[in-house]
Amino acid sequence: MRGMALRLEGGRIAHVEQRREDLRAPFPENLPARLEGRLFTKFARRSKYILACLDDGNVLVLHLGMAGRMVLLPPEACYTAAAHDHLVLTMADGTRAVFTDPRRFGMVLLLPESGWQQHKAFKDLGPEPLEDDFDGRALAAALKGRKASIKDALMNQKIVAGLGNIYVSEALFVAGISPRRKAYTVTGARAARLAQAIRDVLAKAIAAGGSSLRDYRDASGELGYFQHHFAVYGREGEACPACLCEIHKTGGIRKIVQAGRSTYYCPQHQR
DNA sequence: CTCCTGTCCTGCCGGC
DNA sequence: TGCCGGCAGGACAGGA
Repeated sequence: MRGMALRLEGGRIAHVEQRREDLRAPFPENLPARLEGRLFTKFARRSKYILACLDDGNVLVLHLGMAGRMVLLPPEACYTAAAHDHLVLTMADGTRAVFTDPRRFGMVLLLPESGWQQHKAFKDLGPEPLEDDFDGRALAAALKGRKASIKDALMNQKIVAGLGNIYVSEALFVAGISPRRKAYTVTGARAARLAQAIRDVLAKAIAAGGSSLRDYRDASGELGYFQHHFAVYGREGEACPACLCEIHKTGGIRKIVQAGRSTYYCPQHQR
């Protein structure tokens, strides 16, 4: 994504094809007309949203949902829109940027650069784990008084921004904390470990280009990023990587459901 | 207010 | 072999 952003920065949008009316929500009114002729000035990220700043003072906001992708096609590539290609931006140099999302869980917004933070998608978001001020102290403060499980608390975007179901399981594993533990009991050194684990897991995920569903395949039939392997997620019954030889004692990685979502953890390693 | 459940959408997978 | 129910993800609404 970062490489893609660098290639688009400074580029001018020549033409926009919007191929349906909505995803989870309707596309912004007159989106193509409002994008055509605009320059991408810079790209940023907040939580799971991509922010593409334009030269007219607006920001194009993209959320890829779970199966969504942005695909960059060089000018010489021949292109025929596929079923789930919803937005096709043709740049002035002929490069195409295609927003494709088979499950239509994605989101596209067009907001003023001066006030995008006020939009409901952003106004209650908690801290960015990769910012300098995110540490064990800040995390413990956010968890104070929370009677829900630490798993549920980390899924709450008001407490920490940008974690989803997969990375919550992974971060709790790295920190050695049980997903069933009450959120308010995560304090002190334990909170510090968790904050660091969240940072590590997120940084690695971003470096790897994110994850995707195991069933996702791209246009050429290649498997998606799900080959990026997880320590516990999706590994019910397998040996815990932290207590390798103990599977006969522990039963390996366990799967439970919390707030309607699967959680994977090792009851031996995570307390 | 907090917590938790159901909904949206599609494609894959397992079971019959 | 083919069909179909169940499941997965993130955001959000609404109920307890």
